[in-house]
Amino acid sequence: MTEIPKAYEPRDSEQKWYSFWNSRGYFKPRGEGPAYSITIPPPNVTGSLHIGHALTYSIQDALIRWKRMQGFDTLCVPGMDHAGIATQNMVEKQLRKEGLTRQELGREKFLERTWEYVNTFGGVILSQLQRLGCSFDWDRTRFTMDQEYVDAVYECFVRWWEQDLIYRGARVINWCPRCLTAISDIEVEHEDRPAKLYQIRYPLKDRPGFVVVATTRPETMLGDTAVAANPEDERYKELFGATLVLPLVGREIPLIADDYAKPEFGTGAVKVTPSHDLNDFEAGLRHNLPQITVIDESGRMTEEAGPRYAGLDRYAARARVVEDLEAQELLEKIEDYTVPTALCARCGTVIEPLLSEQWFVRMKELARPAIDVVKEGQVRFIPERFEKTYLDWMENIRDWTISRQLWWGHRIPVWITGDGDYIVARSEAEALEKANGRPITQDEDVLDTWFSSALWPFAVLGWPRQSEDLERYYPTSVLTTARDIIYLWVSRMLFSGIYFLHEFPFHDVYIYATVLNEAGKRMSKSLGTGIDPLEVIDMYGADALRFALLVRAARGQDIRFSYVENNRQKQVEEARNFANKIWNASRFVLMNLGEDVSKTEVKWVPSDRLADRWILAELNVTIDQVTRALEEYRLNEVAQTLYHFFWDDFCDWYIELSKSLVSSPEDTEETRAARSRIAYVLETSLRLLHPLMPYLTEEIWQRLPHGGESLMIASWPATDEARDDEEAREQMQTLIALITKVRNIRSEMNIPASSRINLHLATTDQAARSLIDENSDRIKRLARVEEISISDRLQTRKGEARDIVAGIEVAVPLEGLIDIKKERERVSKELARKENEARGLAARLDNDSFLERAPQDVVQQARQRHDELIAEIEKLRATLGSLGAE
RNA sequence: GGGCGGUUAGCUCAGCGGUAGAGCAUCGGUCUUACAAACCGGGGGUCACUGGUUCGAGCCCAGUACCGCCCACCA
Repeated sequence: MTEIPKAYEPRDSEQKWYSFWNSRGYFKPRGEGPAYSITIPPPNVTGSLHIGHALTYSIQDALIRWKRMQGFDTLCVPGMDHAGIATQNMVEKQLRKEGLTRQELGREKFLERTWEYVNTFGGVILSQLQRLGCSFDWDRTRFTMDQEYVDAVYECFVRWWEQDLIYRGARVINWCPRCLTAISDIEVEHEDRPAKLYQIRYPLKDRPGFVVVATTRPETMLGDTAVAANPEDERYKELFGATLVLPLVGREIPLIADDYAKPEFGTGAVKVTPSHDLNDFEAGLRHNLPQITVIDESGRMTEEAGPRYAGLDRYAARARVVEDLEAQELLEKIEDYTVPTALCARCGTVIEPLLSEQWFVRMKELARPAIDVVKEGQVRFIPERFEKTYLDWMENIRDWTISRQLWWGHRIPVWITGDGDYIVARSEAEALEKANGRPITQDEDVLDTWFSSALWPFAVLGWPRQSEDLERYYPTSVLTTARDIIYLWVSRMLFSGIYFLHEFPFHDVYIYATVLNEAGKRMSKSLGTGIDPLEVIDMYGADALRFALLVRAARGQDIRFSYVENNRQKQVEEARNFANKIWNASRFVLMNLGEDVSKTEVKWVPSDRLADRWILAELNVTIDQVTRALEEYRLNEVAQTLYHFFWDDFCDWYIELSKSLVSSPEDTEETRAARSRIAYVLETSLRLLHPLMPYLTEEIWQRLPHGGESLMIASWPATDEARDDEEAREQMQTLIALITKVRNIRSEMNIPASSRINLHLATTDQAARSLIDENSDRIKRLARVEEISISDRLQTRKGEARDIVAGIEVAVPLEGLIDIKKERERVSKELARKENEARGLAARLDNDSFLERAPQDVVQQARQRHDELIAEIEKLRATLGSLGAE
């Protein structure tokens, strides 16, 4: 057989096996068996892989690989999102460097540039996902700007319009003066910022005096059309209906009664600016107030603000207004104040609420069934707590602003006729037809990016066509996504899926952990706090990265992930070391299968040996735990369980216990059987590990004798009740405890590893005796012992180190080399530990309430343990006595 | 202002009713021919704080403190 390198070298394996899998078509659905499907959250077309992506796609790939091995007809559809505003910003940034603006370039040229940009830099992330090992069906890759997808978007728009679920209206919306577009409520971020609260005097017209109003934005007063106070507010009862003179402007405005003014705030009077505040807008509608727009789309004052202010930036205008009010002694006071400031989630610019005509989706009706499917448990959130997050939002939902004053995106499928009619159509041709000869122009705006994302799970499967994929793979099985897009995306897929397909788009919504940096902050590439996953893959391998992430993927718990100490990633190193451990254990097995590996049958040959019975039982338990954990999305438990089984049980004990047989030069039925068994346990472990570490496991599997083409399409191990073996597990525990105790004595008594010792054991327990008898060779090997003797009780002998474990007395003759002082210390320590435990148990057993109320098996267990301890303590005291007093 | 998480060994985190676990780090010992990216052994924790429930509480309940996240039209 060929030489196997001493360490696992990821790079070659990764390339080799990825193209192998791909060329064999394993990433495609097999077309039979129950369906299991995932439409992956489409990354932004301009994005590149970051650790958060690495985590979510590792999870999804692990799930899909596991289900594939279980025999499901698995489909994982990848794709990209055109990411309207984000992508447009990127291109605009590029233009800025050339000293250009998009307006100068013009719409058509700008879109050409954007497509160019997308074609050059776009989709990088998809190829990066291939390096991660993702087994997605690349032939089905979708982009939200593909013609088919555009058709779906238009179909959706038209149908909602026809059902009166889309409307056009003037409303105060969130306007970003930098991006020059409306954005939806959830694209606004709030941040508390220190600012000022200004109290301004509004003089009364027909009598002396004034009403004082408070505002954080004095410049908007230029657009005031009323002042409001609460109808219950005694201070203003007399004044309702009175006319006020708006300072600086001179406009006469009424004092109105409206209960949105809260008496406890400031003076209880609030200025009303219907064009620049949502509340004021709504109050304005209630009271029929004029709407005067004083701030324009770029954040500058309009002509309507008056000649003294027109053209000024909103902040400059604020300063001038304050100055002017002060000059006229109309400023009552200015106090420091913290205001929750609305910011554009994309660029951080302060949002300007602006009265504007936009397109909206009416939400109440759409939301209702999407609330029900979650309440009724048809769609389930994991972890469960996010269900509440989702429901709270959905139950208080407001209409969705879907138009964006951008160029990159799905142009709104609405055409306007010369006489002001709106024609909504699936295409320009259809619109022309409907226009009946009237000239038409298409609405300038595009749709919110999330409008198209909302259709993802079914649009990628062919909707609105009645495609086979749709028939077979919808609804999908699970959506794995980040918690910050529960509102933006998850909710919208739910209501659109239910609306168009009459069925929810996925059964499970698994909210994965957020990856944080060392400071506990969300990892962000733009802030320079990110780690490049490709760098990590280059250094440690894709499997190591995957495992490092998955072993931390507790449900919903954030993951802190960072480079520490000279660019070393300790967390990935740990996983890489595990990969290497798997590699070397496999190397050991392979090296012992003989010249012709294929001559060995990988199978479980029944055996009475304790170690065999034990490892089979442990393997069975492991299969059960891992499968169950996968079913419940507890990926960390999957990883931890396998780590423990493979390293501690298989490597540290089973391989060591099997070594003499397996690596014996003889070729007998017995040694062949032992080799088959060890290969079997290894092979089964590889199957279990494959979803987490696909490359490494395939690399090894291919070197093992196997009947299949690839581990990727091998079957998932099943549990077998007949393999449960409590007795073997208990006996093995005793054996391990015994060996560990001897090693402990050796180490504490400074016995060199090279020197062989003898061992005297004593027990009256017949079962323990035969356990020792049958396994004496293994004890000798693992504890580095020359001779073992067993008797009923130990004779008192000088110069021995003594202890007791699991009821077995242990004595190691030290041939005069014993350091009495040291031995006394060691035994005292052991004695103290046991006495302490016994005391605790005695106290409990002394407590009548415990005896009465605790379950019988708990009491029984405590009693048994206590008695064992007492016996052991007695023996240890005798030992200590024989060592002489202090 | 409301809601949700977190607080466990020096670090990163599991555990979530029966008197504490892992990896790393640390200390001591090993080239024991699969693996020094390893092996063997050790030390290290009043499980944030205060009350309560319970025979028994990191684990359940109430409250406090600090950290983080989400939501929010109080000018």
